[in-house]
Amino acid sequence: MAFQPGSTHQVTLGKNPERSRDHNRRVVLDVVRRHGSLGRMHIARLTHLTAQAIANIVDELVGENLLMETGRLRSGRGQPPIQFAVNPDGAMTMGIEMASDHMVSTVLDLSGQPRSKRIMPVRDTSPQQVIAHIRAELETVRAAFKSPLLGIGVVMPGPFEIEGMTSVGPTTLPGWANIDAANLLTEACGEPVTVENDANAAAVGERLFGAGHSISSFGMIYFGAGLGLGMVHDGAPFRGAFGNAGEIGHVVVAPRGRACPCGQHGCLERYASVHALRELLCDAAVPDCDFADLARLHAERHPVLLEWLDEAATYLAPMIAMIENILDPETVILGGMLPDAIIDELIARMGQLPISVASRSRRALPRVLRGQTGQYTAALGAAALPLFEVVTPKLETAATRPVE
Amino acid sequence: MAFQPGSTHQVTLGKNPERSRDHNRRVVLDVVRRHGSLGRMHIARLTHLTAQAIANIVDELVGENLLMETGRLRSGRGQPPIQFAVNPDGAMTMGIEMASDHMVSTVLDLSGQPRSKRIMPVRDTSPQQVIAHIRAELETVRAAFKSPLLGIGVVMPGPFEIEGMTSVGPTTLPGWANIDAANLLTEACGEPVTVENDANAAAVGERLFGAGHSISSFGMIYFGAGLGLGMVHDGAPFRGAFGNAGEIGHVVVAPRGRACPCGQHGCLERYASVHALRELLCDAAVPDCDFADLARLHAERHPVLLEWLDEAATYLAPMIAMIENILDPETVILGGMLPDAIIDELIARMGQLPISVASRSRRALPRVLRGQTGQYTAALGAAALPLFEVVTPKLETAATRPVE
DNA sequence: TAATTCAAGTAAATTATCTTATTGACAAAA
DNA sequence: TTTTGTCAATAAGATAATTTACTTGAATTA
Repeated sequence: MAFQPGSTHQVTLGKNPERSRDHNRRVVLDVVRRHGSLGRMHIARLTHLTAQAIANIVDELVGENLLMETGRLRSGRGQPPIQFAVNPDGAMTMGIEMASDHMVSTVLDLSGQPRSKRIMPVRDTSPQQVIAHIRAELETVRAAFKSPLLGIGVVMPGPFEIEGMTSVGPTTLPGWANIDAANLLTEACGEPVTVENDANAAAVGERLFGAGHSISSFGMIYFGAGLGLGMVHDGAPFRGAFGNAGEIGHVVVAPRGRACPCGQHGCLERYASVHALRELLCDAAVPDCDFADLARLHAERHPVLLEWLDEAATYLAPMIAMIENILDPETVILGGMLPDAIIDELIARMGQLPISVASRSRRALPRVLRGQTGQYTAALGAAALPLFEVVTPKLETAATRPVE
Repeated sequence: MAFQPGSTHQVTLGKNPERSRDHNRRVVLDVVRRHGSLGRMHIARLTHLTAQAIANIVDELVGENLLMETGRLRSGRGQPPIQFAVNPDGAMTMGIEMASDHMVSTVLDLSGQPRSKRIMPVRDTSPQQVIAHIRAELETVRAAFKSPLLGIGVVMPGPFEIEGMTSVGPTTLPGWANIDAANLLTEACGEPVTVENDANAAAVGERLFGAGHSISSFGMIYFGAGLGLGMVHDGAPFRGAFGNAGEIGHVVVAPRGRACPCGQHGCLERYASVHALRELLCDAAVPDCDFADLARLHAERHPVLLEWLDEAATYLAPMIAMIENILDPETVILGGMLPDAIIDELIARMGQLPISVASRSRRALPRVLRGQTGQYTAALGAAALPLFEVVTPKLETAATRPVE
């Protein structure tokens, strides 16, 4: 799926009965998942299919353990409908976050509950070694859980294949240039592997299980290895033509500002990123801060952290207005590897955001929200990717080239 | 279609045989349109449907005059396939561009050829008067052409419903705030009406008939009433949650720069727009330049125009890099109400664009292209909108609210 | 308490659409 | 001329939806 060259002609596939059924199964799963639990008639009304068609599909899904009964709902007149919900034990997905020196592994059940979280140090991040690590983890997970595996989501640092940006700084893996990671890993693991950048994975995670649950279009600013923008549009992640959409870390926000490994000066990432914060703290003789340290420093109102907050808010606010003007999302979610309290204060410090198309007075949502935060956020988002692939209805396409 | 509140839950519709057929018809029309002409077998391979299914659909479409035979292709062995192409006379669409003092009307045939272009002065742009004008135009067009009408595309100035941005400057129509224009006009005309901003309409026009013909994801910077960004992503226009995506005209690019009617200072639109150019020329005692005047001034290398070119290029280049970083399009197309030569020189003057995710060395396309230009560009794009609605396969959705 | 009403579930026949043979037509290559 | 590869058209089969009629269950009403 990943890295489709946008330049080949993509032709939408025609529907035959089999593909219709697949589509309808996805639609039913999606609508049930989003509503928690539903009766058959209700599903029929929502999907504009007949009750009979829904009955058949629900039976099939129950037979595959993807849906389960949750009792009858007593409401109003008529026969109380049998409610169905997604069966958490019906399937699981695995999420892997690859970083330059470690690897995070998570397992999610169908309802989005984490079943396992693990961080492992990794020395060699060459393709061979990464494959070996993932396969080992896959065996461990298979042994520990009996649910069938839907797929594996992998988060790797981007951007991909950009001169002057690749192989730069701490955010890229050596040996992965010009490699179709998704295909390679799918072959090697024998399971469908989806590869994304951390911000988009986090955004999909928010969409399925977090603040974006009922929001179909939002931007997600993600504090990970660098600073990324994930986007969900009409319920689907927005990847751009080459999978590099949302690469806002290296936008110049301060001309003649701090030097950046990418060769430019004053990149946003030099100010508003965890890496920049750690550097500042290091310079102030507070080296090697982990997640808990940051929370503590914030509680203590450490001046360096407050200074970083101020600077980050200053540069982030116009970027958020810019994102709003270009994408017109329902809201912008901030999340990532920072404690809740720090994100909250960052949002508070942005205060009066610049005018943008989002400056409506009767907004349903605030312009900026906090999303999931923590060390596992990206890996949990990664695990949400296969779920999204399997559960969400979409237009299937095929490239022209092979046939023409 | 337009102005769906993004916050209501959109549920994807299930597919039944009827909706499958509709989908497949769109897929066939789309693939034939994009390839010019194709044989049945070729279509079958591209769409992953069987020859028989395609034969039925093609027969149906020929019966409705949407496709037509274009003779047999003599190629290689075997029975030479009968080629089919979109029948230009099979249907037509109407495009309307509403401005504060005039209205542009265009008619396009199914192949995208303009059949009629007209500019009319308009004094009153209240909803009632606009409806009256469009209905009158509709009757004229119906009388002049016999092809069935697919729909009407209307371009109106945006952004919509934004405080501090609406009812500002020369770019908005009074009396249209808080009105669902698409629904209102659809009711009043008895034909499906699609409403878009000028940039997106132009982008759809490029996608169907222009530079974007074989590009499925691109950004389009449009010089219209203001400066707009249109986007086509995976072949579909990107509207954002509230239809205001791409509103880049009022992004501040020069802090403490020229004052803007929107209340800010240094908005991009104050430098890189036709309006700004006309103001500069007016100050230099060259008032009331029309399209031809601009072409002439450019040929004469008028210093004011050259100065504008320089300034516009300076402010536009970083914006293009920003757009690339956020959206990762295949290319960015520049078009609108400026002569080709001026757009070409503008592109040339941007020269070395800032580094972005688009800075790949082996690009299939240049980072910036020129699109359609001229006085009718927006209205032609508007006429492309209904065509897009009818011809392009898509995921149909319905809002949850009415049922739940 | 019993009849009525509304809504949900079930199971058949029916319909629409795609798929799978099978056969014939046509033209280039052997 | 025969063979071969491709397109076209016909008929029969398969899939998944709809339609229609009936059953089940609970709340309302007389």
